[in-house]
Amino acid sequence: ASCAPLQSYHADSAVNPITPLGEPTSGDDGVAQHLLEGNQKGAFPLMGISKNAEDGYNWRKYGQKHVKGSEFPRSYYKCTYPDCLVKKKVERSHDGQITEIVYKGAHNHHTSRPSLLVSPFLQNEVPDSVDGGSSSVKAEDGAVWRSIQLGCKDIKVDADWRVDGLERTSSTSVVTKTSDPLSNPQEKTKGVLESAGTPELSSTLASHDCDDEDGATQGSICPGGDADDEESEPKRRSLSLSLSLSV
DNA sequence: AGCCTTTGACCAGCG
DNA sequence: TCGCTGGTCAAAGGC
Repeated sequence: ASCAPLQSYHADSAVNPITPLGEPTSGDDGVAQHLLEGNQKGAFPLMGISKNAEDGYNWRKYGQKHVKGSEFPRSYYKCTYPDCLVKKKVERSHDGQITEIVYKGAHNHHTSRPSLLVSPFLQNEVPDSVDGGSSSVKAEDGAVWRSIQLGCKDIKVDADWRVDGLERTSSTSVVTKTSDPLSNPQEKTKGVLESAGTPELSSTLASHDCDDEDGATQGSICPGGDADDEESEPKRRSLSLSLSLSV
């Protein structure tokens, strides 16, 4: 596993819709579920992502920028929960499809209800693999990327657990993939997930997050392909189930 | 009335 | 030191 710099995984050309906003806010639904719904409904309002395409937390948008190198504007969100400093960056295509979600920080609270998806913070369930799907890990500065392909969907989780810094930065990228990913030039260049990890961080994580401490407060994403494979079965199964259900 | 989104401006880091 | 870029702030407006 090599430590590759964090690459922004863009699925800009993604065709599958992900953010359904058909639902009332309160975003409690997991991303996967939303993705699915989005696919099914085909409706993606340009707004509401902060509340729907999330992991059960409430977010408030505090900024938007069109970053260079990215075709789509990047939105910045903060967790609205008191004293919770978690932030996340969301990149969306013009169609309202989420091309990338990056979380920063760790929630110090729980979601209003169990999340169906991969919440890098409280929900540690990050499946290593899903039935019929594939996964990969990518790390940078301790960041771990996981790619979970659910049929046409690709959900990535990037966890950058900075234990030493008392801060954990996790990123979850939810990416939709077209039936023919290769048709997207950018996916060819950016959509490359590779297993990588920071040794020291990996070990740290392995002894912390992956240990199911409380299981409820920290994301449990072990960097490194090995750690990845060693992910507790229950967790994987749990998420897999959740994802399956979502589907 | 309260919360959220929008959007331009401002600030800090980096080459 | 300057310019660029990413991230954040804050006012205004909408729901």
